Amino acid sequence: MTTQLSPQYNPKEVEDKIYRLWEESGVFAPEAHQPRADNPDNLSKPTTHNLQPTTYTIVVPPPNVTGSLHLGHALNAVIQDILIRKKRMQGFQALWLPGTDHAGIATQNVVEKELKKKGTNRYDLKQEGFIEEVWRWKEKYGNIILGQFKKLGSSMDWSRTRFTMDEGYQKAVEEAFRRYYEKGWIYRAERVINWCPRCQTSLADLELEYKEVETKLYYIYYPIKSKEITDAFAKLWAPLPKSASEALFRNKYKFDPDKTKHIRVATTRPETMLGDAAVAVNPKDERYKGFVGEKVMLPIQNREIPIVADDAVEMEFGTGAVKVTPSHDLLDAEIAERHNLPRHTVINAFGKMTKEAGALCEGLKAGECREKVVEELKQNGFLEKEEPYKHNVAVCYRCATAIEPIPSLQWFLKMAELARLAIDAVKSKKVTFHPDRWKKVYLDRLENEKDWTISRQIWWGHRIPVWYHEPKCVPKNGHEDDVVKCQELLISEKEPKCEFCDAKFVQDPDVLDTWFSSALWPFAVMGWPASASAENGSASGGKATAGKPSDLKQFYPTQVLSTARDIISIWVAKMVFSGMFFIGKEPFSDVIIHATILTKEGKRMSKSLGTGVDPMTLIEKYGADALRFGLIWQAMGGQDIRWSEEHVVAGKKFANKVWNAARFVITNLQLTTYNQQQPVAKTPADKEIIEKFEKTKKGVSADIEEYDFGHALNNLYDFFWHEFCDKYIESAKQQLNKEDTAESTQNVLCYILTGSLKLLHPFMPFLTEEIWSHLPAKDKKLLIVEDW
RNA sequence: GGGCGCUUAGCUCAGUGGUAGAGCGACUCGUUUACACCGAGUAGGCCGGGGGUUCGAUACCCUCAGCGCCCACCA
Repeated sequence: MTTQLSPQYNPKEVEDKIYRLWEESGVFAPEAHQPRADNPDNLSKPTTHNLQPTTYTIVVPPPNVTGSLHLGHALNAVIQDILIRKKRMQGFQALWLPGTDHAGIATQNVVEKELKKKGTNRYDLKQEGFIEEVWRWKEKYGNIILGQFKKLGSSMDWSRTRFTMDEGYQKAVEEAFRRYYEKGWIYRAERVINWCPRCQTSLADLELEYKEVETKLYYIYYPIKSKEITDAFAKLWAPLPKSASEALFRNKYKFDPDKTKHIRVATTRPETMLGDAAVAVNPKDERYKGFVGEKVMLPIQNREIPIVADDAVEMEFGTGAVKVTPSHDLLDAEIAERHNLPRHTVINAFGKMTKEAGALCEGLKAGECREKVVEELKQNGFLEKEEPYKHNVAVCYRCATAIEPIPSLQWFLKMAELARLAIDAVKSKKVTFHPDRWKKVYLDRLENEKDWTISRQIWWGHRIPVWYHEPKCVPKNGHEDDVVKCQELLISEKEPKCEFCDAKFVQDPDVLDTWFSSALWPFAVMGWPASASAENGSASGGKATAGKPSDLKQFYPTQVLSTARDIISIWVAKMVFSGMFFIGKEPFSDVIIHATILTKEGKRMSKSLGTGVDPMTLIEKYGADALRFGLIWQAMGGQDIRWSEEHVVAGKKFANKVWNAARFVITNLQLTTYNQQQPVAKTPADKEIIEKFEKTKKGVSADIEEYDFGHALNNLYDFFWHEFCDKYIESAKQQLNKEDTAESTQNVLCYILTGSLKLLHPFMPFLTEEIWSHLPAKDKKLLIVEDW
């Protein structure tokens, strides 16, 4: 039977079969394994988590439900799988917990596109109907990526699969919001935020992209206030109606910069001048020493505004004087705050000019208003010149619409103390980065953390659990105290009831930023908050959608978070402070920042540019083990990878080499039983291969412990191919023919093969498990749970 | 503008204070009973430029150049 092995390894015949075997035998669940108290790793390398030294946990960074697996995901999954498989073989109760993220804006956009194809839109469906539609979409397409993880061989415990919007998770989010609120860290305020007029939502800084745009820089005269100017302005821009003489004046008047004291400002967005609150100059700027404190008259608006001094102004740019529009520019908003300037909101959420913009422009789109304003300024000589100008404009990362900064009522989370928690966890080495240099990126960012805008004006996501009492309460018993009480907002998942009247409560229409829920991932997936109070009961039971009750106690904190570097501040830091704040323990001790996979030209892979590579195609072509090999082979030292398919080819060849070496050993094995103890060396070749194997085993184990997967694989490859196959097997052919060494050689062959298969298993699990199944041994376990 | 990283064989990348390595590719030879997805060989590199430390530098320091990524976003 063993002689029927084909001379070529065929992954297609093996992979699905083996994966089914693993799934059906339940080995992915940590409960399937008895913890080994004598595990050498437990004794020699106690983790900081002494409560459960026999568990080893990784929670997968949840991919977006809209996503399909790309090479970055694949690399990340393989890294985690290697760690989990090794620890499982070493006798740990290894848990790798899978799940997906609801990905607010991304998912909403995908479903909106689908709707558009059907000739409808979300407004037709209304909020409830749309959300139902998204759920339907999610049920249909949301688990594709999890299936792709399986194809890769990921040994995740599928019974614990979670989703950031499943039933239990909703509770976690509400609980988190409530606790922050009670702490006084959540507040609502009007702030200038990045607003996408198309998506009708606020965007975080990290959700912006920048596009270079050719535009114009307009130089405008703002005259210093004087009797003459105020008189002129009164005739030019006094409120309607204008008299005939004023109209005449208006037609005739030209501003003369040589005769009138003025300050010049440069702007790319003249329409926003309608909302100007000041002109700012740098306090060090000699040119404007005498100007600070003076008043200028704002053309068109006929409004007096001050000249202020602020460090944020660059002297070199434009004229060195900047118009300050607190409502429509983030930097200006900051300047306005420092100088206590009023806000004039002239652009609304739809990108149209408001009433406050004045009669000239009200109702126009911002772009139309610009032309109008420029024309108006030209008419009376207030526009000095326009220059062509290239600069970066912030656009929405989903729809590429230009961002309109506008003031808007948003929910915020105070970050001062939370950022401190996240900083301390890393500085005190409770959380360690690998490679170490990413620590700096993390800390630098946190030191400058601003309050977090947690509300988003979209429909798909966790609804903000705040309810407003509307209309005003008319208490049944008429006590004033009660009015005050029931006007407070309430934090609740479900609609609350007023104790004092029959009025309805209205829930805040916004949803939370997706990262608000992602931040809770490491413990929310373990059943928090319900599990936080649960006894350490039986490990089974409990619905998957709520997390198993004892998981938090047993598997938190986790050991490793492996992720890409671009979400260090947006996600990793948030998980750390969430874990510290809600649970009192860091969510993971080691953060692996894996290599970023670039194109061969060293550019970012991008689906839209067609430079992405689909891992599924590679699996189809070369097999999952070959892909895993190719990924890890290239991921050396945490450096970025310029993707090269050659190494997947090398992986395929190596798989075939291992397959054939095993075929040779198996066909030459007359032994029906063997133990896995180190055999006695009878020849120099025996001695050498055994020594080299022991060295390789040590090296590979150590490399994996240090997350140096590329080196581990290189060593293994080198040992197996060049030492075992090229040298020892060749010697063995002779030794097998000699009576006195025949049996001992079989023992050595068997020992090295089985040992190598174990070391290789975390890297190439399908191949090695398949070979293992052909070994002629009794009482064999599955390789996945064999002793390392 | 700030930060980080990279620059070694044709390509993708390791590496070490003391005469340069792997995989793939190229070339030569080999149909020896695991594997031609193989074996035995060969060629190919002033280790980005310049300076310094050192008996000695690809490696350590400085500097320049090119490339890449992240952060900021200058009206």
